[in-house]
Amino acid sequence: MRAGERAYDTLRGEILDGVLGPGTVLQEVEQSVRLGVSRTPVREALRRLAADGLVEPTARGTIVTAISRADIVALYELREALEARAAGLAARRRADAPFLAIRDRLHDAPRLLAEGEAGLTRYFEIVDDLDRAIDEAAANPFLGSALRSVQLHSARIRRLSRHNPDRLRAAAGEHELIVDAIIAGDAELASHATHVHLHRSLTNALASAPDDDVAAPPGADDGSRVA
Amino acid sequence: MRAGERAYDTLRGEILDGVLGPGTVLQEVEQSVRLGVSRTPVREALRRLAADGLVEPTARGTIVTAISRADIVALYELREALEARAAGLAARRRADAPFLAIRDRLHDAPRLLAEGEAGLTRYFEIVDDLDRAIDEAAANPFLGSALRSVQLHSARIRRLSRHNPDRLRAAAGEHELIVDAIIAGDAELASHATHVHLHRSLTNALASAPDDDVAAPPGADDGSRVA
DNA sequence: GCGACGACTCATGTATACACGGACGCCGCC
DNA sequence: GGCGGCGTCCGTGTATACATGAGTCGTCGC
Repeated sequence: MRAGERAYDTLRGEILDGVLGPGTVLQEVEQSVRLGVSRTPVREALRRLAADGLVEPTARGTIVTAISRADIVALYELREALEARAAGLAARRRADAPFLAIRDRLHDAPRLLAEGEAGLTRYFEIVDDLDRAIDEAAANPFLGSALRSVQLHSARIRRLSRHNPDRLRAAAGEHELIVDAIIAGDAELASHATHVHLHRSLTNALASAPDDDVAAPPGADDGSRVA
Repeated sequence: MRAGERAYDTLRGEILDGVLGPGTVLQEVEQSVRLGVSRTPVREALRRLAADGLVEPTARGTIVTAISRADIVALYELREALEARAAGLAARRRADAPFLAIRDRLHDAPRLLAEGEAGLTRYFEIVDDLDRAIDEAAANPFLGSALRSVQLHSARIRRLSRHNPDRLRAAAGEHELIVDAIIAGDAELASHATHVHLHRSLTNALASAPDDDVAAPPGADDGSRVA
């Protein structure tokens, strides 16, 4: 695999996992040494991350962006516009098979959610597969590109609800309704059920979010932000 | 200004203007010589253009992407979701002043449209300013980012209606209605008026689009695709 | 003691040289 | 004559050296 690709995947994963918290300074030479490649692929990775909105260039290096409560609200506002539309399109243009399969898997979600970390990870795989199935069924490359962007940022704040079993169980039920609506070809219901799901997710995210920013606050030098 | 920035702006402008048509091969060394910089900033520019969706890497070089009729439909599908939402948000969150100014300028549009190329350019400046005002009033950075992406691709197909005065006059009227709705604080009307406008624009774009792709077809070696 | 100016330092921006890999064309064989 | 394999070439991927500019720290003057 190309070094630039690996550098991008590594850094992106670390930002999404919170290993590199908001405010962390990412300098090219520093990351070059750490990742064992030269500055060139690191530069490429940082540029891509900046285009994704995960980092932003500043005077003394590229820093990991923060996510404020206002950002969460704004993100969900966009998600609602995009995902409600995508769900409606998917209901009209679907192939049944993938959604039937996801419905079965979602039915097992409550059991998974009782199995600890591994179950959680598998649960989120189902949700991600649903997102992909809707994206594919919507059959719109521009919409798909926009969806991937919001899902990237959504993954960052997913950590807020990861260990909230009650919310996750409820979310699984909301997802089931969306899938049922798509299978039934009911575009309006799929769209509105998505709206409902996002509204509840947002409420939960805001309740779980710290006062200032997601992940560790930018001020503290707690070691999570060193290279 | 940075060389990478200039290279990006130059290439992007040439793609949007159709100077570099779909299928044009953009090789790094070749463009380095033409733009008078080294490969490094050209590489950066090509990566950014690829992220924008204006070019895509292939085996024998990066090529300018084509826009099929299906792409136009897909793009307008996304535009509708984004711009209708943005117009609605702008109606709720607006500051009146910029929209009052744009309304005045739009009122002069019919006169501008009779003044040839310079007038056309000024007309599109008004439309672009309206887009920016809505973006700013919506006060949502994620939505703004998505809007800039679709507006980038929209600019590519704008050439299809640029010399269709009847359509442009009608579009000016549709824009006025959107602005009026925003000023009146009527989110639903702003949203629906945007829907109407995009529906009509799409109809016109499809009627004006050649059978295969926008701009010159990828097969012909007509000189518009050399370096 | 405070403020401003200047030099130094460090990080990014750019250029270039080398490495690697695939694509195309040519040649030989079937 | 067509197909398959091999070699060459070309273009991107990576590493590195140099240029540039902004930020910071120290010092000097007021």
